[in-house]
Amino acid sequence: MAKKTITFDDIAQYTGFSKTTISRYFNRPDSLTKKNRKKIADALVELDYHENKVARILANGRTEFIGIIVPNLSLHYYSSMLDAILSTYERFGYKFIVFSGNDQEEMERQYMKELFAYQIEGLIVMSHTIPSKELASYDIPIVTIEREDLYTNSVNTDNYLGGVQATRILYEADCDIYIHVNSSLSETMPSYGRIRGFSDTCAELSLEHQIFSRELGSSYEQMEDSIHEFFNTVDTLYPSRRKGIFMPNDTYANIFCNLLFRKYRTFPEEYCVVGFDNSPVSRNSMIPISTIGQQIDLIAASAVEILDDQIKQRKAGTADKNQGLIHKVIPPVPVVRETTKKR
Amino acid sequence: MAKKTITFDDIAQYTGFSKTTISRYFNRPDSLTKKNRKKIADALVELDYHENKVARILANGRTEFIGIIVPNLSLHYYSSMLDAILSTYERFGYKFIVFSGNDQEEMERQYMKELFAYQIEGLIVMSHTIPSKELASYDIPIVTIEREDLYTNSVNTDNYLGGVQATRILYEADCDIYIHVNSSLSETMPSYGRIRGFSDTCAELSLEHQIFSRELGSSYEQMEDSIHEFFNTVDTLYPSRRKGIFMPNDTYANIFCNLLFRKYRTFPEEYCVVGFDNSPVSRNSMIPISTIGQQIDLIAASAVEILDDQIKQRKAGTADKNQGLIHKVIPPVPVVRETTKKR
DNA sequence: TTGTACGCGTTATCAC
DNA sequence: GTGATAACGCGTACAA
Repeated sequence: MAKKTITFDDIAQYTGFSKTTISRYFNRPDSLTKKNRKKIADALVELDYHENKVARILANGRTEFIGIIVPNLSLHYYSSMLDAILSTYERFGYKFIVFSGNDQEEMERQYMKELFAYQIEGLIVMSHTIPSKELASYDIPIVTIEREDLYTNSVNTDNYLGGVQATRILYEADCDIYIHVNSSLSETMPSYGRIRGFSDTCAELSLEHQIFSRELGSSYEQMEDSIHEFFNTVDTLYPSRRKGIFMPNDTYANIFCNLLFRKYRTFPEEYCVVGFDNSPVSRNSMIPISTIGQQIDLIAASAVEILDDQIKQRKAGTADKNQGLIHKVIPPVPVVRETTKKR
Repeated sequence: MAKKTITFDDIAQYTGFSKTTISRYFNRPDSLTKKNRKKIADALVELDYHENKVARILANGRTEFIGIIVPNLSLHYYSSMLDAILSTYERFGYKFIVFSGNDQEEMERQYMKELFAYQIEGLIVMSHTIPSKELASYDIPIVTIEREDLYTNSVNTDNYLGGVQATRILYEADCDIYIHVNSSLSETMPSYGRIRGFSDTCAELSLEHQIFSRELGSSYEQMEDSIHEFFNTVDTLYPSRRKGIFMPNDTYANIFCNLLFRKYRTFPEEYCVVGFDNSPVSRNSMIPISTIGQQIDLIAASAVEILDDQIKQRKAGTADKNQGLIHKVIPPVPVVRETTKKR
């Protein structure tokens, strides 16, 4: 009934060649005569052959798998990054086995075990739960993206520059006082750099500024509440002064802008707002929000490129175990919209 | 130097058992004595053994791979669906190889070829490019989600019910005229049902209603333009009547609401708006938008469950080739927010 | 240019 | 309860 799977043996029999020749047809076609190639090509169609890469893996060790662990896909940042990573298939040919972590550390270890069992050649980690030191202990090329990366290769946005850019956008709009809110980040988090970028730039330009450090919460309701409180504070603290607000991301910026609207029925001259990420919410907002965009495609491509290099080095036996870590940094891109108009 | 990989052979040597016993340790542990199990367990730790599922695949044929093809991950609907599918790992144990299609038909065929080469056991297709008839021609369990599904198993939202629910929300808010815009959908698209749900409900309740059918574009700018034009039409066509607007999705609904604000500086009594998808934009909007939510988790779980059933049937040889297609339908959930207040 | 023979790491089938 | 042996499908020295 169900014809058994067609293998090289079948093709060999059918064409009169040996298995080896069939194998070579796929791997080094030029080592066959054009005529014989045609003969085999015909046989493939005739027998309806489908290649089996699993067998190839067992024979030559190369899976062309890269594992990916993301924290979740509900945040646009992660899903667009994943999209960009998947798109590198056309350039590098790697196939991606994807897991979504959801902050469960033990579960993520289980994911890693599965990935290793399938002989992945490299791993991209975007989730934050497993320390980079532990990641580094696995004997496999790893790149982390926008997370603690003390012991791993990484690709990150130049967050410091992002902070600088955000501050400069506000500066161009000529505010009286400059304000940044953020949750109290660990200094090992790449995004910590934004805070430094902000305060350094303010200092450099001699701008009156203030940093509000407070937990902003994780659920949308919590975020709304904390931003609301922040808004009330700022609004009463600096009346009739033009306030330049640098929010930690676009979602917060949007909530803030909504509060402005509710109170003032328009986007008031007294405020300028800059977000971060250039996510859809920043341009879906009633007044499109100025923001700092990350170069997602570039980050993704760099991550896979680093892995690809290391994978090739391993294959060639050139793996300088002690060559030091790669920490690639990608500049962000300012996106000026309506919330930072000159006065 | 680099210790070669530890295999069953090594463990067998180390423990004095045979390869077979080691294999059984993993697959039918109860067939060993407790003492011997312990002995092997210790050896595994001692030798730092890591399982190799690729070899297992070659031997028993089960990859536990499911392939996924999404059109993109920038739309929240797709990324949250993917997230939900990945989360079924805990329940079913399947690993997912993911491709993002980007509407390139030939590229998607290439993806499918790769997936088959890796011996996937099932396939979930969310992209729209390849006709279901072609999909069905591949000899593998397939489930499609929210796309043309004439020849494949599928899981879809009950779009008709969604249309009914949206209309009823507007009806509860007591509008004078009911309006639905949509691009001219093919009747084979599941979402076509929403249009029917809308008009049937209007007819049933004897509501004055109108359907605007026009291309809404794919880029955000195009969308803005076409919604703007639609807004102008509606706003001038039915002055001083309370208009109940059912938009095809939340992004459109948000654009529409923004236009309302710009013109009226508030959300006017003259309008009610319902979106579709319950995506973040619907609650990030200045006035949280009423919408129809799809049960993403349920859809995802159902899709994997159907695949799992069919995969098991195949393994058991119970595959009734002609048992007919499964078209599972999941009811949506109305989410009433601020844009459909009673007057 | 082509073929032979063996290895990759596991599971399945029998036997004991 | 355990072991020997043959698959699984392909790659690759080495030989011809």
